[in-house]
Amino acid sequence: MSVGIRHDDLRRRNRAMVISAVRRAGQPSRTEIAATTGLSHSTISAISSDLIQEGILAESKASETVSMKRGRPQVGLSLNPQAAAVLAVVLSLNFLSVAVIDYAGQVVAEEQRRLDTLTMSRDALIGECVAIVRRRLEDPDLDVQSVARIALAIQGITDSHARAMLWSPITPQTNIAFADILEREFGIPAIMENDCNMMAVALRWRDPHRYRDDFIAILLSHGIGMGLVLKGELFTGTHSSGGEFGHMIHRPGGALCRCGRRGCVEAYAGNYAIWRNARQMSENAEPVADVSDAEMRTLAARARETDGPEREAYRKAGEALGFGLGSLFALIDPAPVAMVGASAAAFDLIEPALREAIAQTAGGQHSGSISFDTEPNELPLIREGCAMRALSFVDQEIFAPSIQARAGSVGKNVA
Amino acid sequence: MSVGIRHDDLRRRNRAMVISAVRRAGQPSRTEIAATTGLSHSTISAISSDLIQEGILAESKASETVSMKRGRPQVGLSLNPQAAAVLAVVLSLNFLSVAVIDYAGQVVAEEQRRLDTLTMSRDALIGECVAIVRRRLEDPDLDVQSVARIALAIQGITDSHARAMLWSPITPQTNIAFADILEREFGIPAIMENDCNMMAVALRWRDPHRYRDDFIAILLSHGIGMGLVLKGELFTGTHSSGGEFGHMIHRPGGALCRCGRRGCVEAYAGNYAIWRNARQMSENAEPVADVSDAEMRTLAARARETDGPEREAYRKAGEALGFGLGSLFALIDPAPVAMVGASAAAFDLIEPALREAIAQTAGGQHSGSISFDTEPNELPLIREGCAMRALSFVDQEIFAPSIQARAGSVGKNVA
DNA sequence: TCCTATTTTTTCGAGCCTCGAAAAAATACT
DNA sequence: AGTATTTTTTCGAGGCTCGAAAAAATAGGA
Repeated sequence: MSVGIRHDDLRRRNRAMVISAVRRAGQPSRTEIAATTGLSHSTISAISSDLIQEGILAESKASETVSMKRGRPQVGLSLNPQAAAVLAVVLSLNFLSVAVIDYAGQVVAEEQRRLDTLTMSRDALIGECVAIVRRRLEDPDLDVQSVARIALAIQGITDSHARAMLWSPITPQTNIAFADILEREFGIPAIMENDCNMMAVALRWRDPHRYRDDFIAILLSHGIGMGLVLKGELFTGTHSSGGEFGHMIHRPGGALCRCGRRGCVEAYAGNYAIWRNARQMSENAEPVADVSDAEMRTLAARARETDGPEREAYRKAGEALGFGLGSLFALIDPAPVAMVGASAAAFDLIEPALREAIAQTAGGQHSGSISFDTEPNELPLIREGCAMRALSFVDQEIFAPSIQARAGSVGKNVA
Repeated sequence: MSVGIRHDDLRRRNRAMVISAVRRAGQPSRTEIAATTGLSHSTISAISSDLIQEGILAESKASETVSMKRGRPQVGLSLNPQAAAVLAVVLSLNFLSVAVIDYAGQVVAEEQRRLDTLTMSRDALIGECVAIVRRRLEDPDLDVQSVARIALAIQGITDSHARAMLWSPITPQTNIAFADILEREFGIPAIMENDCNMMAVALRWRDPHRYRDDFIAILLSHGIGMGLVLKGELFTGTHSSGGEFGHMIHRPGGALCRCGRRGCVEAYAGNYAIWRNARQMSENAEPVADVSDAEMRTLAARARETDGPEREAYRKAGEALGFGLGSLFALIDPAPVAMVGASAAAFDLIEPALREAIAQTAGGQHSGSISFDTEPNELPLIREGCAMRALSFVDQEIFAPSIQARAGSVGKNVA
């Protein structure tokens, strides 16, 4: 079960702590690190001196901000961009993108590609992913030695070990062990992550003030996804990648959902559901495979114009999301929410009914104080989350390795 | 934020680890502890020698089990019952109980008392609690010096710091800071816990095999409560004591709930709801204050006898619980469930509809494999949970104190 | 009964790690 | 140029865990 702390672990953990303090703060001085970690100046001095010698950190003179103070000026520590690199691969509907990110978190190269994911064969899909990664790795500008990790995000359900996609709405294929495939192909540790979880990770890095310990990222897209952070940690359910907010039951026996069941939140709030309601089709009508963003924008525009079926469709979406959030809040208490994805641009149409619904639930007691952010563009968020997740792995598993891990088994993912 | 590991913490943590290994295993030998903690024999030897000298642990010769082995026989280590004592106070509807528990977890004294909690004044309620604790502390058989912690459990909502009851169905009073009151009165650190959470804690100790890392304890009583353990830790929401499963929305705008809202799970599955449906009253009828266990037994008996409104009432309860669990499972993935409380004795009437409902949800995909345990008697569970929680505090905060804590502020609760 | 094999527990020195205090370094102010 | 101030490094002390070896305690066999 719980394991004691060995003496070697001590240095390891404190190294990891220093690295993560630098990653969070950007250019902290040794004194600042000592303050945030609670360790003594001597310890920080020793550890950072090691890390600099190993090329993981670098001193960056220009602290510039407070150089008006008396005394010896602080020396900023920063991540050495060349210490390592990671690849962030995002596979979404009809779209594949890869980015090379340096150790400091800057994108140094990227490539994007349109594919027809819904009709591609299994081998073609895998082949495209492998090929795009290979092209980046073969880039002569890139020091391949330094690529330490590949993180791949996909919409859908992943297994609990972050190895495989189990099911995804973007392809009829199931059970593709992308992480294992890439790892075997390139000999670089890889992980497979759920896109909404990566959105949540990214939000935490982007705005740690607002998205600190507990918050919710909801993807409003063809389907409804969620990334949930509780107590500062990504919550991924106990078996799968969890957090299937879109498939909480809104109305038992209600509208037909893409998953084949009835009454899920998604069956009212997913793009296909809004589209179906806007056209006044039956709730039992088979969900369509895809609705273009342009078409959704047209629906939203018409909903804003006249009080017709389009507006009612958005109202129903808001109601479903509101009751779903209300039930969620009953379990975890209210937390900040980020609405991400194309339909977040129509949040003005969704919000009134959402707030009205949430106010009728136990979790929504203080529904006025619950705040919603919107971010229509999910792709950069997902990529950013992938990158940070991969970099965290490098921070902890490679640059602050335990004794056993130093022997080095590829593919242990604990990040 | 995250704090580095100071050198002093090392011993502290490993001490705590040894104590907790002994509490879990009962009578482990030093060798067994070394194996489970991963620490070296020398370290375990040093730490346990300290703990024995301090009177926290004791050697208990009779290992008896494997004395047929060659070699030096193992010496079992056990908790010294006299090392400390804790008080577990359980306040429930019309009932107040207190138990004194020794450090090894055995009940050494107890007292129970009937009160009319629904009509008592605030002062009377507080007075009774203080008085019953005082009587136990004044027991001449008890070494008062050794009482290290009081844990008080109550049905209802507690604040996130485990200090106060915010709201409870057993009394019209609100916002009673029981923990602070007892702490001030007796100078002993106290905590205030939610009853369902304590049930979950107790289940984990009772059957660690079944209730390990993720499981759900549901209290089927006048209201519906839940204790949720995720990743081996009690999940208590972000603000309040969380986990208001009973107030997830089952049917938007549906039956009137005791909380004043509509369509909560409890409004279909709480005793008052079953009673209301069994009498074929309107779903809008005001919930009654209390239904006796005897009356519920009569309802259940009649439901088993004939297919009338009683059976239908239990069916509706099962349906509500099933859809609620389904939504919960969509978020956290399926986990073992324990049904606790008087109505768990009628689980045979609830289960069919529950399973049917859960099978219609995303979380219930493998609904056949979800297993339910029943435990009609919640009181012993709650008390046991209180005791273990208080003892864990003693283990960690008193017998493995950090340097700062050794200066000793009363009332920091981290257990 | 005594000796040997076996297993558990303790002892002891080595090696790290963190800490506090003091020294050194680097700047602003006068 | 000297002083005050702040940051960073240095250095010895004290603790902790570890591995190896010794000590302790038993069962089995001659």
